[in-house]
Amino acid sequence: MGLDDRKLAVLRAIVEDYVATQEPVGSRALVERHQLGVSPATVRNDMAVLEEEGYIRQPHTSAGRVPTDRGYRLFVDRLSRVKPLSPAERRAIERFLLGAVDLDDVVHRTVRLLAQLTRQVAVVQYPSLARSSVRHLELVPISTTRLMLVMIADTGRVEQRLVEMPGPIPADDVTDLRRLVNEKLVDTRLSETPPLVQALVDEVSPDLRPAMATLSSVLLETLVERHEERIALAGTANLTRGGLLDFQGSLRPILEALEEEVVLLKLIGEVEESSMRVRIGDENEIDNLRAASVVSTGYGPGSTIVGGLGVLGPTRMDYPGTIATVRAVARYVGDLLAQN
Amino acid sequence: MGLDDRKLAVLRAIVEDYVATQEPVGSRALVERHQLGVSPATVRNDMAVLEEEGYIRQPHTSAGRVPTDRGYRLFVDRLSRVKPLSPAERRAIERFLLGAVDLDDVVHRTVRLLAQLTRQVAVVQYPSLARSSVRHLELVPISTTRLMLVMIADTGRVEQRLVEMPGPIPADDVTDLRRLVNEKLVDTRLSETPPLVQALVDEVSPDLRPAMATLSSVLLETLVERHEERIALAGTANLTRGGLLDFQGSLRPILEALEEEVVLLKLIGEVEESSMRVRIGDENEIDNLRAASVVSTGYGPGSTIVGGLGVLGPTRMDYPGTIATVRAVARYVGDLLAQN
DNA sequence: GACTGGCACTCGCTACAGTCGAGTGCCAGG
DNA sequence: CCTGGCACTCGACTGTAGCGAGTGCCAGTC
Repeated sequence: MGLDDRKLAVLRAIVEDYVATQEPVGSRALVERHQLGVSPATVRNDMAVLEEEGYIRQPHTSAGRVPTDRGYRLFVDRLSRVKPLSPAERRAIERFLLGAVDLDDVVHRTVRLLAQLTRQVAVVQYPSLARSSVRHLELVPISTTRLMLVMIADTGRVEQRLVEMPGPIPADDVTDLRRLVNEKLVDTRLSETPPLVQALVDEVSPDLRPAMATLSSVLLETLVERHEERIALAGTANLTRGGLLDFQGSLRPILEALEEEVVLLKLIGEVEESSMRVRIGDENEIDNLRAASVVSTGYGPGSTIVGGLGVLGPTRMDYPGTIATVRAVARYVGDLLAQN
Repeated sequence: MGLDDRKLAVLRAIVEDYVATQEPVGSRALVERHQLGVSPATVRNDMAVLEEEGYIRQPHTSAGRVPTDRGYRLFVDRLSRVKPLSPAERRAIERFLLGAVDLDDVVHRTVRLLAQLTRQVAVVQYPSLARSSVRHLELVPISTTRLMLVMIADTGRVEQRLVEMPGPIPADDVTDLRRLVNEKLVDTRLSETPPLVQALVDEVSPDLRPAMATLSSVLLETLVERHEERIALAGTANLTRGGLLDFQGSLRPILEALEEEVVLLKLIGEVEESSMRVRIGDENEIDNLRAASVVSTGYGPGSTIVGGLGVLGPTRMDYPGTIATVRAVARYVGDLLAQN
């Protein structure tokens, strides 16, 4: 039952070799490539134990061993040190993110950078509105009965929505409405806003009430309930790396999952603390992703978290490298946000 | 050299059967499934001619025939009638697009709808800024030295950009700047704007000049030159339909192409009149897409065009059906935009 | 008791030969 | 000009055989 140090070393060697070569690794190859100091036969015995415990398995009777999800888990938890990034990588990150002018720009650059560095599919969540505060609300008249509502959040998020008013609305009224919503909502967290928004209707003079009613319902609906969350994606072409051996032959389920915002949010949006999260194969709740692994973390200015980011790839991935990259990128993005 | 009616009928039959079954079609099967009124031997002779002319080819010596890109082209140009949509489909389109509240919403719904109806990859370009006029420009103070510039276009497009001012800027100045840019730019086409924007600097009092200078350079850079164009994409999972037989075995180049905004724009953005455009296999300028076909068209309110939309699929696609769907969706979206 | 060398065994992979059949091209006759 | 017939091609499939990587087990050694 107990796994002594050598057995763990064997497991580590198997994972490393398999990740590098993509081929089942046998006992002979193992002793040749790693300084284990024992013979193949001994390694075979250790392998038998590791297999019995469910950390590795044989695709075919006469083939080498391949790590199982459980094996990768053990590897990640106990056998790997996070690789420090090379200075070149650090510089690449800085250079890439430095020119960003905009939240949009930051997110797009980040997601492409992540995809490029990890050579996997990258996902970046925009700063969540639920974790943002209102910085400013703007009302712009579009026609006599239409307003454009623009909300700017402290995280840099900007959301707009067309509002169809119940009747013509004079410029003075727009000014009043603008002043009022700003007075009441600026600096509040959007997640705590609903009661405040509902109360707005009672604050206005009777003739403005219908206008404020639609306005507040739009605010609630759009900014709190609906597409609240935004997501950027890049690097789907990386899924074809490893030529269909990964993902048990079909990209279908993966691509389908990546098209669903809800799924993506589940993947990287559920971050509470800034800790790194690694989900390997079967550990994924989403059925379509049972053949994939996800490495994700939260990011934000300083130690607060405003959103999540991460990458998705085959279970057979370079975990130490990926984890290091994801962590580093998240940190840089956080610093960038802190400057604003 | 001349292709008589029967030969054309044979070509049509080959295309239809191949599209339906995905398998090379032989002379026997052809006379059985289509009422051609002649024997297989005759069909074989016709096939020989069609092959000589480059409209069909044999994957292997002892296999049936498969249309070439040139064959599809002839089919599309002369042999197919556009299928009218079924009432059910029309209803689906209407239902799907009716609830849209927003340009963003319209575009997202449209792209998903297109992907779903055609079962292919759908691409929708947001209304091009170059084809839009300025409806309103808003300046929102974010901090003492930062403004958020929001531009609302007549097409519904909304763009925002953070502007870092050269120095602190008092509220009155913001008001002045706002009034001025609106005065000069509202109702002008953005494509014709650059000289106007440059002239702005000379219109202001000397103390506002530095502020206006950065503002106008940001306007130029962001709204005219840079990410000017936006694109929505859906249905990439549909690429895996037809199990790797389409796209000669590798999705790689396709997925890569779809990640490049520039490429997508080239695909669907180059629409002048509202005519339907069909590019088949080799006709595509983009090398990565030589194994695919693209059906695209312009859309916009009434007969003007503000952007493009279309789908991408295997050369072996149902052209009449796809063309009909793309056209219908474009028309509905145009109508929707006309209402605003 | 732990490790090792040796050995028999398993089984996927590749190569090769043989068969089958869909489909073709061609030709002679209607 | 069309058709039926016929010889031919060649890919797909099947079965067999040999190879070799890799294993599990066992007896022997330190």
